[in-house]
Amino acid sequence: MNLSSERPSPRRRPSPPRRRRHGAVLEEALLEAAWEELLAVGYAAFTIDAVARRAGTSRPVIYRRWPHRAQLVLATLRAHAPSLRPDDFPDTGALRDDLLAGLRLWRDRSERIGPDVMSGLATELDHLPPDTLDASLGITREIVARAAARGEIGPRPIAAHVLVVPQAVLRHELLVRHHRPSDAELTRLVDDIALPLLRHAAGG
Amino acid sequence: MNLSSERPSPRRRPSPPRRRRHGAVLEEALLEAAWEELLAVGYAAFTIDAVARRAGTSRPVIYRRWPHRAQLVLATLRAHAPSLRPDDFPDTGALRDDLLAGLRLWRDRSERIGPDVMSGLATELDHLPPDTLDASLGITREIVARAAARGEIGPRPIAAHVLVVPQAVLRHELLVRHHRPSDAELTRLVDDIALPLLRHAAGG
DNA sequence: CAACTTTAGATGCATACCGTTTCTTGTGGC
DNA sequence: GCCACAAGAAACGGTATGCATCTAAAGTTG
Repeated sequence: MNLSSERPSPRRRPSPPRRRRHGAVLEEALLEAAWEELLAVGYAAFTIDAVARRAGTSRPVIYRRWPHRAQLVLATLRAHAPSLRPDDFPDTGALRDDLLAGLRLWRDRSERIGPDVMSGLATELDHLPPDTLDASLGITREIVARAAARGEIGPRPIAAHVLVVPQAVLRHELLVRHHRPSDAELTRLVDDIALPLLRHAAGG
Repeated sequence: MNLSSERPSPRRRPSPPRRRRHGAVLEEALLEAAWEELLAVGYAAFTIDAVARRAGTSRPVIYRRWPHRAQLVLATLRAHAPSLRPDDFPDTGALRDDLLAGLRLWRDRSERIGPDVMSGLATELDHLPPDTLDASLGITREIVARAAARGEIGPRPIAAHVLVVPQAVLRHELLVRHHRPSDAELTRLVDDIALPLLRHAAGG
């Protein structure tokens, strides 16, 4: 189109030439900006534009790396909120305390990330990548295995759909009800729901 | 601004003068259009623009009534997806069947509305209005009361946070996991989770 | 039924974000 | 020091938002 005339050359340079970042350095800066933006405005108001501005760059730089808003957010979470690992959960020596500690840890982590982020992701992605949700399953399994080894509960293996109940209820509370359970509520969750269920499923 | 000249008067009339709707008639037409749009494109792609077009009117007419997209959607849901009422749940004569029927009904209703609508609303509103969620509590309570009257379970009153577990798990499955439980899965939910919990809480 | 009030519906405007393309030029690799 | 790559700037065409302005049609009142 604009083949010939009409554009002398200016392509003006607005301000200081800004040292140009590259590779890992740039990527880190982008994720850092995205993280700050996420914390600042939440998921609903999170825009690629704003991240680019905050990082002092332009949209194409972001689009070259992540195709969607959701992907960028996911990458940001992975960089700044690594999944809880089994050894984050100390063995307290009692099933009840293990469960309680686990749920508390889990709640607090969710708080940092913000329910609306998880909720927004869940809305926009067809499936949340398994590691975002299912790490917790392994942890409950571990906690239960310890209890079984101690003889606190029966030895029967427990089906996944049962193991997952405590987290499902907690997550429901956080993501759907938008409510942060107090310690007292978590205790009731353990005493009235988790323990009866696990005991019943594990036998004896 | 354009005080004097510059606009003879045309303000063209594009097509047939269209009988002009008012008040309740118009409002109903708007909600109807919104409902169709919601079913057609889902929450994420739901726009005020499209609703106005579908209703054969213009955006201001909608904005005069509802300030936000979320509010319009809420009004639409209230108009077109009334909460399930206790008498939608037949008394099958057995707790297990009552629960199963209830969950199935509930799942199917959620399917009509679409997980993405609930999920989107949950993301955009600070709190879902309680009546969107909590009607179901009364229903479980009713089902349990019937069972207690039949002597199927003990007479101890059951705390709300326990009563709510089956729906919480189902809703978690639908809204967070984006998974529609099969009948078989619902059966496991009843047998492995709901019944043990309710029996334990109700005593005997 | 005429005057008046309300408001539906059309239109325009400023703003924002999207996703992409084009272009220049700084930078790191060789 | 040269070259390929990509950062960063800019613009484009699109869609949506929320608001303001104007008209004329409907409903209301005397």
